[in-house]
Amino acid sequence: MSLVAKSLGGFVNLPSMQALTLTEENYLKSIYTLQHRNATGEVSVNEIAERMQTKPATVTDMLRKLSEKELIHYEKYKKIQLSESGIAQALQILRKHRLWETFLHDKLQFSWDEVHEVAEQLEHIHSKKLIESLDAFLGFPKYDPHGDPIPNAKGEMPVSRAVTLLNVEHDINCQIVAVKDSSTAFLQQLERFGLQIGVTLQVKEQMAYDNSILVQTKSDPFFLSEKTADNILVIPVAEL
Amino acid sequence: MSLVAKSLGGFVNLPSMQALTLTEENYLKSIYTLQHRNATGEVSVNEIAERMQTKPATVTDMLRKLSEKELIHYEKYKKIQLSESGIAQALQILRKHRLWETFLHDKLQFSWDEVHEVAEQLEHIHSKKLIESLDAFLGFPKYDPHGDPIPNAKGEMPVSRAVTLLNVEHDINCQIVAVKDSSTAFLQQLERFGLQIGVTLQVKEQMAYDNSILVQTKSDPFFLSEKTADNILVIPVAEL
DNA sequence: AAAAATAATTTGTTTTATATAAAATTTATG
DNA sequence: CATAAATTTTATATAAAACAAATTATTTTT
Repeated sequence: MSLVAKSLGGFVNLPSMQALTLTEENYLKSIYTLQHRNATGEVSVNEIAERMQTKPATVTDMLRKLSEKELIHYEKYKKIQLSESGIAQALQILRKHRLWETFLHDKLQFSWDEVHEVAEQLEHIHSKKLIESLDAFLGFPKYDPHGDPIPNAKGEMPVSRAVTLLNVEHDINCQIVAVKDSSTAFLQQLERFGLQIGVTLQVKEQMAYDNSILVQTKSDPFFLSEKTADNILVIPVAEL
Repeated sequence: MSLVAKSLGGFVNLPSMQALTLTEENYLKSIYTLQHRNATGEVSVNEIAERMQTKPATVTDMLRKLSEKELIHYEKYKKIQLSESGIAQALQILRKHRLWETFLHDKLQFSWDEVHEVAEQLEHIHSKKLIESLDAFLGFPKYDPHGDPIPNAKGEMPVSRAVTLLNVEHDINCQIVAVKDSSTAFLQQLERFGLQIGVTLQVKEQMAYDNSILVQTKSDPFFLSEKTADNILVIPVAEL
């Protein structure tokens, strides 16, 4: 039975909150991600199970725990949402993950596709002072090496007006600012195309048959599959 | 039942070695430290139990596990020593701990007495590339902010010819290079005396009654207790 | 609206890591 | 050598995470 005072106005983000286990933190991260990918803003048990590489029964059990800690809104057989403090926690973890990725890339010369794995470990280090100092040391970066926005200390996420290569207007200059997929396989494929954060390009046309797109960079034009194009985020820029 | 091939010439420091748990790593670190503090180079179950804040029965159980992994030389009821691969592991953990302390102090402006706690977490991050890059980023430091030597990538420890303030010759210039005790209480007491790594001083005399010593720095002379003096390491230097 | 399919939960176990008290055993000491 | 001290064994305990099988709820199909 919790002795913690009832939250004020729904806010439970008290400093006295007990530390989460590594697995709990990973669940929050997964739910956050799925929630944002889903449009409805809600997540199912099966989705979580698949993402966490586990079975639904295990997920249900964890949801009960997260619910007891008031990190999610949960009713049996209903869809799941993060609570306000759950979102706050998830954003802190995301913040740590992306700051560490930035550190590894900017300071230790890790390549784009090497940062993720190590950041998965570093994101679970608990020290407020550490992460705020790291942020300052890095110059308060707004985006990580993948172009993903880094929540600030208050958990505010910089907005991005990025769109995928599938949705961007044709024949206008745009610059790659982020990728939706951070898997090694994807990042390495991008390297084969000479694509990375900061590269500018134009989408010339889209094939009606398979939705692949023709892309023009500094070098010769080439085709990207629908799947690949959908995972590349760009913003319009003035100059090529 | 282990399927790992028998070790060659006692060396089991294979790269394929399974990762240790956090607790196992902490045991190795403790045994390493006790072993070096003990002169005999051997460690007892009770000592370990006290240092790890646990009971002897728990220690015995862990020793069995560490022995199975060939990290210690262990026979029932006998004293304990790290094996060669145990030493190698301990040195790697010590290396990580001290490199992270250096990072926190040099790059993130953590004070002397703040670095230890966070480094205790960071030392358990597993990534060879991370630690070698960090080492390079820091300029391959030989000593951490407490003045303790940092093992290099091969596990070689820089030798230190430091002696404690109790043993140093009187009336010669010497410089503080390390402390034996890293507790917050001790470090904070040193601050009260204006003492830290790099400070130069002379030991003027030792009281026969309580072994306290009279110390001369740039400011007024003052007394240090035997206990405090024994935890401060210095090397002789040319200039005051 | 009933039947079938799908999704989620409960129940009963399992595993792993760590820890303990109490009893038994070995070693050390006076 | 008798006793004290140290260590080990035995028998449990707990917590976190996981899963299979059975059950229950919800959704979809007919």
